Amino acid sequence: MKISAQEEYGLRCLVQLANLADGETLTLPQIAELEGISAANAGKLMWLLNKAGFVHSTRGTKGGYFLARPADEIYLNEIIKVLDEDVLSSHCDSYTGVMEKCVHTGDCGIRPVIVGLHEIVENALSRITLASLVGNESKVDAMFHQIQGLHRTLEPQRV
Amino acid sequence: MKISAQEEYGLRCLVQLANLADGETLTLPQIAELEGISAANAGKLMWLLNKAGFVHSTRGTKGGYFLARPADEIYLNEIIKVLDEDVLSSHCDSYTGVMEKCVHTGDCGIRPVIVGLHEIVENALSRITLASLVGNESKVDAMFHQIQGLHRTLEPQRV
DNA sequence: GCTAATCATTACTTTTTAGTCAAGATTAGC
DNA sequence: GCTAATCTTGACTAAAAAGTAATGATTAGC
Ligand code: FES
Ligand code: FES
Repeated sequence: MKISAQEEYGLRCLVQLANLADGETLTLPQIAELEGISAANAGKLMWLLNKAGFVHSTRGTKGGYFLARPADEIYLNEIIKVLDEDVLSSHCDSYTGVMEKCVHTGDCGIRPVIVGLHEIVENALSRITLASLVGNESKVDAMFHQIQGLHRTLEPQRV
Repeated sequence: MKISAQEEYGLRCLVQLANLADGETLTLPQIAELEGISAANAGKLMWLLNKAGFVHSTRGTKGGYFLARPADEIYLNEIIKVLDEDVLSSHCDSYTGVMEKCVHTGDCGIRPVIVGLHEIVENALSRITLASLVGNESKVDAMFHQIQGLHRTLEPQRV
C-alpha cells in the first residue's frame, strides 16, 4: 500500500499552482524547478491533470498553467483517483494469478480488506482540499490526526 | 495508493494456511492451486514469509508450510509491512525527482498527507488479525465499517 | 508574417516490480 | 542407501511504471 510517483508528483505540482495569486501562471520549466523534477516529466503530469480537468493551460509566449477551479473546491480524493487509474473497481479482475478471475468463490475474507482499506483512504482524502495543503504543515498534520481520532502531536520533520 | 501484487498474494497465501486444522500443512503446489498462481510464484512468496518468521516449513516428502504462530496473534499490519518493504520511513528520500532529497524546505503540506495516510492504513490494519479473515466475508466487511465508523464518531469531539 | 516561447502528443528508454526457471539440499519411506 | 517429494536459492525473463526525447501546434510581441 503505497503512493505512486505519479500521485506524489502530480499532487505536488497542483499544490504549486494552488499557491499562485489570482491571474498568475506557471510554465513547465518553473514547475519542474519548484519540484525538482525534469521539465519533460512535469509536462507529462500536467498533461494528465489537464485532461482530467484540474488545470487549464495557455500556449505560446506568456503561456502557462493555472487551476481550473478554486483550490478550496478541489478535494484530494478526486485528484488521487485520476493519478492512480482507479484500480479498485476491478480488484478481483486484476490480481488473478494465472486465471481469468480470482479463484475465490463466494465467501472471501480478502476482498473486504482490500475494499475496506480503499474506503478508509478515500474517506480521509475526501475531507481535505487542495487549498488546505498550501504551506502549512502543522495545520495539515493536525487535520489528519483529527480524522484518525488520535490526539498525538507529531513534530514536523523529514521522514 | 494501491495494494501491490506481493501484498495481495502473500496475504492470500497466509489466509490459506490460517485455514488449516492443527498439524496440517500445505505444499507449494497446493497453495498455488488454491490461489490460482504458479508454484514458482508461491515458492517465492513463502520464502519471503518464511524469512520474516510468519511461517515454518519442513522439507522432503510430507513436507509443507504452516503458520509459525496462531492466526489470531498475527496482525495484518505486520504482514503488510514485510510484503511492502516499508517505504514510509524514507519518503522524502525516495521521491526526490532529480535531486538528492525532496526540494521542500521547512513548511511542507505534502509530507503530513503521505504520513497521515500511512498512519490511517496502519491503524486500521493493526486491529485485524489473520484469523478473522478466514472464510467470513460479511464479518470482515462489518469489522472494517466499524473501524471507519469509529473514526466518524471520534472526529467531532472537542478538546 | 516572423520568431521565440510555450503547451501537446506520441514514441522511446530506463528502472522497478513481478514472475519463472533450474540446480541444489533435505527428508520420509521403502 | 535409494528414490521421490519437497523446500531453498540465485539467476534469469517478462511486464509494468517511470521518465525522456523529439516533433508538432499555438500564441504574443515585434
Ligand atoms: S480476492 Fe477476489 S474473491 Fe477473494
Ligand atoms: S514531500 Fe518531502 S518535504 Fe515535501
